Amino acid sequence: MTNSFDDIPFFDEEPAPRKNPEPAAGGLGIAARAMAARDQRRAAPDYLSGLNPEQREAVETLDGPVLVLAGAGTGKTRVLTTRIAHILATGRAFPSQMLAVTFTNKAAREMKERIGVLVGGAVEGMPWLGTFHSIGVKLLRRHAELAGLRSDFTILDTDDVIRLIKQLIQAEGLDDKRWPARQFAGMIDGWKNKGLLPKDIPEGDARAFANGKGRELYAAYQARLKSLNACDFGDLLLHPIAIFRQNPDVLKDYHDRFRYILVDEYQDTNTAQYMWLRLLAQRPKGVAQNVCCVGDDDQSIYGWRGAEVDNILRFEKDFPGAKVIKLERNYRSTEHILGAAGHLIAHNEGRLGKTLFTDRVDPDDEKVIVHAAWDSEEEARAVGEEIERLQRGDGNGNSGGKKHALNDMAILVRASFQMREFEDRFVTLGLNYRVIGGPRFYERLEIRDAMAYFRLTCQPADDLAFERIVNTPKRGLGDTTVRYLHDYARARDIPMLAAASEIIETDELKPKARKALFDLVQNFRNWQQKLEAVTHLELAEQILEESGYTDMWKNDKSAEAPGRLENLKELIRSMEAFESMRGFLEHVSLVMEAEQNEDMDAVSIMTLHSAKGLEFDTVFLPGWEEGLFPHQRALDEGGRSGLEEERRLAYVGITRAKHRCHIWFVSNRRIHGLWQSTMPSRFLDELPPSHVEVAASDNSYGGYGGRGGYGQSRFDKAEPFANSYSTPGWRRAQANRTDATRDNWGTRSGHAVERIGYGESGPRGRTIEGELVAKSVADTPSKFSIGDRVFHIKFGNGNISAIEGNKLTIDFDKAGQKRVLDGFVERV
DNA sequence: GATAGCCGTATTTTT
DNA sequence: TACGGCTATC
Repeated sequence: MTNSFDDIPFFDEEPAPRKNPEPAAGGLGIAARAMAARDQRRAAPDYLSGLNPEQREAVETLDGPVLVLAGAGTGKTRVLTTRIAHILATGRAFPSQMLAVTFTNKAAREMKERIGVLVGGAVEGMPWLGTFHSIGVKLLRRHAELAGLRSDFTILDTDDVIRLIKQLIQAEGLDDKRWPARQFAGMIDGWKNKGLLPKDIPEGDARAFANGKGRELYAAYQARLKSLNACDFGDLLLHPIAIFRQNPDVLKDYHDRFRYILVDEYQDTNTAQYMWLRLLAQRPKGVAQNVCCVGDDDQSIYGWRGAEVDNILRFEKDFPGAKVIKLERNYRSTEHILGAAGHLIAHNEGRLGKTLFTDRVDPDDEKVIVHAAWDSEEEARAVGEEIERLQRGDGNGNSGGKKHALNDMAILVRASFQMREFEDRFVTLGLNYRVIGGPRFYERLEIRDAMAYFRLTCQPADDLAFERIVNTPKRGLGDTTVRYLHDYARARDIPMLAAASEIIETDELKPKARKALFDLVQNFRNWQQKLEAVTHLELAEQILEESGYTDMWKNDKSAEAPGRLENLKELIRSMEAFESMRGFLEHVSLVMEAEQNEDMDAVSIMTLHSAKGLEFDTVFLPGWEEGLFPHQRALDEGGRSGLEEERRLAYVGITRAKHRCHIWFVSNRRIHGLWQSTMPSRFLDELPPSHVEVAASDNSYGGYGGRGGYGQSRFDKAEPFANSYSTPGWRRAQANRTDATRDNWGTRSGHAVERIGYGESGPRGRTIEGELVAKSVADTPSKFSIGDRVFHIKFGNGNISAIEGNKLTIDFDKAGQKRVLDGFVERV
């Protein structure tokens, strides 16, 4: 989509002379610059001391485009914040003249705090430091009319969007099962990430959905948003882009305002964000574009949601004369950790190429340790033991003696289903843990319902909110009534709440429905009036009471009802920090997060994705198996670049560790309820033996084998690997295992076992093979019959009690009833 | 109009 | 296995 930039207006005219009493912009006053240089020679300000030469260069190169390639743990945030402090301290710009964008609210918050420390608390004055989206909202509220919106537009979240699209699909007379709204929402999101409006989308894309009506549907969606006075997340970027393009005077205002632009995590920018940035960074010819982007191509892990690593790779082309500064001195990790991570990531092509190094040399530092476990249960158990050992400070290797806080440890998983096993284990152990990420507070059902009431009170035109709560709690306003309301509103081109208040004056509805609707409309009229009269906290409570919403949950006898009521209380509490209901709504739509309890000492469990930017003393990386990590789907859908992104994810995982990094893989994992045999991740193969150590069977292979009653078995033959997974013969060992795997299980009848070669796709022509894929082939007749006595390598002996295709339900003597693929059992 | 069971599906996630 | 969404039923 790079050619979409051809039509970005370029300003050739001279910049307007600055008449405001602001400090001289960079490059304007020679004398001023000379004086600054002199001052600098005299004494570098404190905030600069302690920076290494590269960091310092990144901070002090203020004129022109700068790309800072900041490897993991190289002090990226420090550079960014110091740079801002430096610009302020040297009088180059006022806080309000800097645009600083981040991706997450967390990053924005952290940056604000750290600048505050450096500058001394005056950061309130940085109005343009925030996420792409929050700055987008701010721009759009100022110029809403230029996008055909009112400045009090609502921001819809994914859930609203899907419901809306579903309506549109149905309105088109299409089958909403054949054309799922969720999928189309994803497509729209993808287009918007690329900066494409309905007219811009590729013909193929447009035809691929809804019997060729993709483009019309997208256009209809945009029209509907406008009539709802609403935006989705993508619009927060796209509308400003359109406004800038169509209103050069508006854009010029911002050009004059923003003397310095800073972008964090540049490798995560998508095309739309890039366009947005380009428009704002564009300067008249000959005037320096003071853009500073900070990022790390090796940590680009959001390609799947539209991030374009390319943006960072071609920065120098986009911003001619750009200075590229690499930060490679790592202050976080041991040399073993860096060595392992560096060797792994070197398998990727198409990188800008950095090698992290550290000065710290400590012979006591542990290597990265790779552990094998029999299955995911054992993996969780062993990780739990290791955590407890560290916590106690037992003498295990080099961590001996010292006690470690749980707060300093984290388990980073590829996919969230892996978390459960750890949680279960930690609950039985009584080990504190916290799950980071996961279902978020504002996404909970009861919170969304409550929010819908608040939204509708503030915004009577919010039809989505109306539809959400019109019959929640149940008040006898079912589909029929709602559809009638909907049609009526559409026909008159008025919001549904307005339609409702007209309809209750007529005899259209049955008395029962009419009464219910009348009460609802009255309630909203009442609440709207109170908006100015009472505090938003009181109002919020009243709304939830008077609507019957709290009663609904009080009368609900289910187990989760009390929790939901508690959440509602929490919601009201969290409103305290805001001045008005409107302010609160805005906050929630942009900041979909709620704070975690930081006080307790607990192990963190999270996905690799949400671990980016964090660091821990000890990191556990479970689940390094083919199919899970790299994830099969990333391979299938992303091919080669998918594999590289997975590898970057692995790199991110390892580089989170300061001192200890433990990697695990298992031989058996339950996937969708079926036990499957798994192979070690190819990434294990890509770790350098010099920095990695294979744990001697610290996991109890033998003992465990006995535990389940299936003791010595042919498994011992199939598993030469666990013990011989030792450094020099690593590859050979793996080859052995692959063969063993195939010999024992692979050639069974029935299910398909495929070997997939990655001949072309492997880095440097390397052949990656041995992908074991057990496909569900339901129509292949099983060679087993009900009642057969069979042996399973994990569960031992049992009798088949049911067969569905190649899936067997077996009553095992020791392990109880399990469902397994027929390839993993053998008749005895 | 409300509810019980059935079917299909199943990464990663911020805003 | 586990959940959500939809259909069929009362």
